[in-house]
Amino acid sequence: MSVSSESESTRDRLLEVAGRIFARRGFKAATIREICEQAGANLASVNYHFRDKDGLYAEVLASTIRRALERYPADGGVSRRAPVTERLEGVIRSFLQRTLGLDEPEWKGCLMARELAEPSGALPKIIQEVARPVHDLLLEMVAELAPERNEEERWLCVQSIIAQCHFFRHAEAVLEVLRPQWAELSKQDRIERLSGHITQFTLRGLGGVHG
Amino acid sequence: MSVSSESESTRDRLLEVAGRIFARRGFKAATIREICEQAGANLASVNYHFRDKDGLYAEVLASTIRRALERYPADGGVSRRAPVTERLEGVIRSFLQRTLGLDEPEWKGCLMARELAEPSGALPKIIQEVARPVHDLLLEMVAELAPERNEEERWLCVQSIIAQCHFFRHAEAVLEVLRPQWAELSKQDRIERLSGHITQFTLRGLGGVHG
DNA sequence: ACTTGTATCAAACAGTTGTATGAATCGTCA
DNA sequence: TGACGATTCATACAACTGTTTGATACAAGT
Repeated sequence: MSVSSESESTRDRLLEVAGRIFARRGFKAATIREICEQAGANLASVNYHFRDKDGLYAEVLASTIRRALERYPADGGVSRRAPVTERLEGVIRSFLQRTLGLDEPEWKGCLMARELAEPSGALPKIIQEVARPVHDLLLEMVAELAPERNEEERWLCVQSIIAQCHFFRHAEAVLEVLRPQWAELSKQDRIERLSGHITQFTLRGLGGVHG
Repeated sequence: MSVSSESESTRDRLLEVAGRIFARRGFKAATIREICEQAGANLASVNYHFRDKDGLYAEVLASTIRRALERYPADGGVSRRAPVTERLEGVIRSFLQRTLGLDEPEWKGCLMARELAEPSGALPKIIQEVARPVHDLLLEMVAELAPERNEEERWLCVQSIIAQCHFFRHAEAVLEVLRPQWAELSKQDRIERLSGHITQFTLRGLGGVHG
């Protein structure tokens, strides 16, 4: 009944289900029994396919990163020769797509957020493959938009951008209470409004646009 | 050896130690045995003083909120009649003090961050007592600073402020890797630079200050 | 038909978990 | 002193955890 698709291999079903459950419960509270049950697989299948629980988690994280980045690349698919404001919005929009999820199952961003709060040894991999590229891209853009500031100030500005992108995933539960109207919007709408707002707020914050 | 202070009551030591451990490991992964051991208390003492593990967690959260708010009130102790820029910086600085911790044990903000990602039934209490007041305060200030924007835009700006304040606690582990120099600063210094930066970035972002 | 490698299965294992119990200890006040 | 309530203690228990095992099924190749 809870088997997602008969045609997928046991291994794939385990990855899919495990991702959802790790995201919902956290690593420790997620149990292999529940994962196998929902995947319609035998209890021993996790150990067979992924050695142990840690192996499963690592593989879930790795495949999630891989697929998220190939669908929404760090630069948002915007050309390097486009105006900096467009490139900035590209990075922001792509970031939001990855964290808030659009057509990807929505637990993926949640997995990342959880990993940040509760590092599991897989954190260096995430930093290397996701955080670092985004960080460096933004640093270039900020240098272009606010060349008069010193290095630390520019770095702080980059953090302000990333902070805004992260927040709406991170505090979803609170936002629903404080502003119910927001939860009623479609994901598409939310991402659209957010990337617009964050880009504008940031451009003003950097002092490049008045308005 | 790991007993914090002999003069405190068992109940208080349990609260203190439990806070640290819940923050570090999360609710599920934290064990009563480890808590009692570090508190120099008997295994049964949690059940005696707090009924069960949930009772302990709820009490930890409640007392943490209470003490954090009485030391760092939502308005940062700035007079209601002070200029809005000063009031804004007050809210931001106080927020950072609560999350990044100054003289309070540093796990307290971490507890909150964890609660946001992994609500435990205690979330409504946090919203009611912490998030809501800060949210409303900021909403007033933004309305004052950017009266020309519509209600949703102002709300988004409030979220941008809160996002920046939260982020530096939330992504501590990543920041340490991406910018080791930052980790070398004292807490005092970090909070000082952050509240300055966030206030400036926000004031520009709101379009109230140019340059 | 026989072998081989892959995959699945039910069952059991040892370790850890939160909680309960009843005896022992302490402090306080009559 | 003696009694009583509050607290601490060692110990036990049942439930749940990740992992292992050995049997079994299946497909492909010879």
